[in-house]
Amino acid sequence: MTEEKRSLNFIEQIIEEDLVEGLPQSSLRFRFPPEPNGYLHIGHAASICLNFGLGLRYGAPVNLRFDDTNPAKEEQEYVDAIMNDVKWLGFQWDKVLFSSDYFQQLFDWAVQLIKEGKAYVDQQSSDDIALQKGSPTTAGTDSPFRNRSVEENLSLFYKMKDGAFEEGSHVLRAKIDMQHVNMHMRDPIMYRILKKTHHRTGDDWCIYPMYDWTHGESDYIEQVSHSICTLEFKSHRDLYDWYVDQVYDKSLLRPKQREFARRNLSYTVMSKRKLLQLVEEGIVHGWDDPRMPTISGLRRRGYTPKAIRNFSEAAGISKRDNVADVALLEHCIKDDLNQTAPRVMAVLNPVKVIITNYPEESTEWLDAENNPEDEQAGSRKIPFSKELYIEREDFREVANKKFFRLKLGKEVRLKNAYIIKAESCVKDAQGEVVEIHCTYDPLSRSGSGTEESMRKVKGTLHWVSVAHAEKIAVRLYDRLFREEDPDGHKDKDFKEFINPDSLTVVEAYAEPSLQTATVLDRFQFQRLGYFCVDPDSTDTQKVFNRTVPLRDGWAKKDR
RNA sequence: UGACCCAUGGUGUAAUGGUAGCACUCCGGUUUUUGGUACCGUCAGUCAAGGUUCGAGUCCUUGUGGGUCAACCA
Repeated sequence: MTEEKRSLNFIEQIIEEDLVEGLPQSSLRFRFPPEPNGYLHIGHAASICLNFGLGLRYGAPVNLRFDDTNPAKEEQEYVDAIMNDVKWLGFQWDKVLFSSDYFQQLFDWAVQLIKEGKAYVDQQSSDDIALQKGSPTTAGTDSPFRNRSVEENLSLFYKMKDGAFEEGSHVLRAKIDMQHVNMHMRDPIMYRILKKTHHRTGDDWCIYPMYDWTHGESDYIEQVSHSICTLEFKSHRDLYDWYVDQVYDKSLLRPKQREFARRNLSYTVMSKRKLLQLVEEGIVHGWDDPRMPTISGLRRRGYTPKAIRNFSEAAGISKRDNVADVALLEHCIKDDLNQTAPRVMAVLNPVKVIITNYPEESTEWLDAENNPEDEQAGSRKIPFSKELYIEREDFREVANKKFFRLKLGKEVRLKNAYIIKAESCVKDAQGEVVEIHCTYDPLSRSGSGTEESMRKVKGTLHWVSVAHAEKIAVRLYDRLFREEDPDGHKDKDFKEFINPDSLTVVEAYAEPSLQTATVLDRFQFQRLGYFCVDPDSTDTQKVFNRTVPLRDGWAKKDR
């Protein structure tokens, strides 16, 4: 159907070509390779959806591989969080693997390279090594230690491994070409000494392999057919291939690295460093703050896995720099929640309505459908009584014809209830309306089938019975930045664009059915937006996060 | 003063060398007991100049613009 007609992205085209050229489909294998040094964000979701999506499309296994070669930055906490996020997004990996599982194999291969004269131990300072690297436009120069004997290199490398040297004193380098046009090929470092405890291998090792030496070999060990990474690794590809070729056995599959453009999002930042800054400086309240573009933040905000997957699909992938419009992400969550979120009524900025001709002590439990988009969703009862809250901005003493809401002398429909007419209002000393006195039409009850209940009135308002209202706290989130591309200004710091009003907390009243809501339950507060129960909720008060407001056609006209 | 990558409406993404399409946004309208949803519609694009070709968004050349590459990070 539509899925089958969908055009292929460039990665899929590469795979299709490989298949045509004879790669058996059963050899297809992918991997998602995060470093466990932080939390996943919506950019990672692009990679996750791409790799696991390919797995689904081709019936191929996808590994979750932690690229854990730098014990200084990595922690078990991140491993757990990443697994949780990938699972939450709805994907199943074939195996969970760790680059650290391959440390011994990597070491053995390094010894082999030394024996073949393709690697050497350098004992210069990192500054000296950097100097000799040259620049993109000037060639590098050979290290004075480049031509040590195999025996000496071997002995030194074993000593490195045995902890005989201090951090920074020795490294193992691949002997490639200091004049190479690609700087990554100028005798890249394969191993450095790091006397740190690794979250998995403990103190077994004090030398750790670098990314380039590890990544391609890990792909090869796992027989990953297509190793997909982001564009900034393009220039690493020569090295990736060189390393793989040193150990490549022609009876096995030779993995292939391909690169796609990072997915950026408008009105936010995505780099780990900047996100960390937001957390550490208290601009947000943690990595899972609902304003963060992290998976955990989006989850807490009320996003669904499906919405994020749909967003990834809709945004697509390519090789050019891009900034996806956050409006697309918002469209995806509204689209999903419109079909699935139960409708309820809550009043965020209340003003009291008194139905003067309604019996004093009476309460009626009225029927309300849970979701007009889903017949299976059924209905619930909501209490109606003499005193109600409505939204303050739904009343004006006088207004023009465009204002469909409550105004003196005019009627509106109370959703799922009666038609009321505003007769008068009471104001306080400041002239602020504190009570609106209305009359209701007793025959107009929704669903009663009477002629009066069928009457068409232009406006329909949401409301909550004062006596039955559940007091809730509501966190209204807005975009964290006021600038579409906060990163995109060379002369300005991204923090200059922070939106000071990205969070507003209000006390609100909700219908009593919300008493049974539990953490992460999502609702549509009718006419307002989608909201989700925050983990900060207590037995005495529930906290709701606004995921996204509903489209507001009136707000535009009213300007 | 190098190498490599990229360039399609405001945004994102398509188009065996053969009618530039789709989605989001914006704007307008229809329906509506949510000014929501749904539906319909409008505006809007191949970076430039040459070349190859019956025919170029696509191939070639040059230019322009953007990006990447010099961590004992990944």
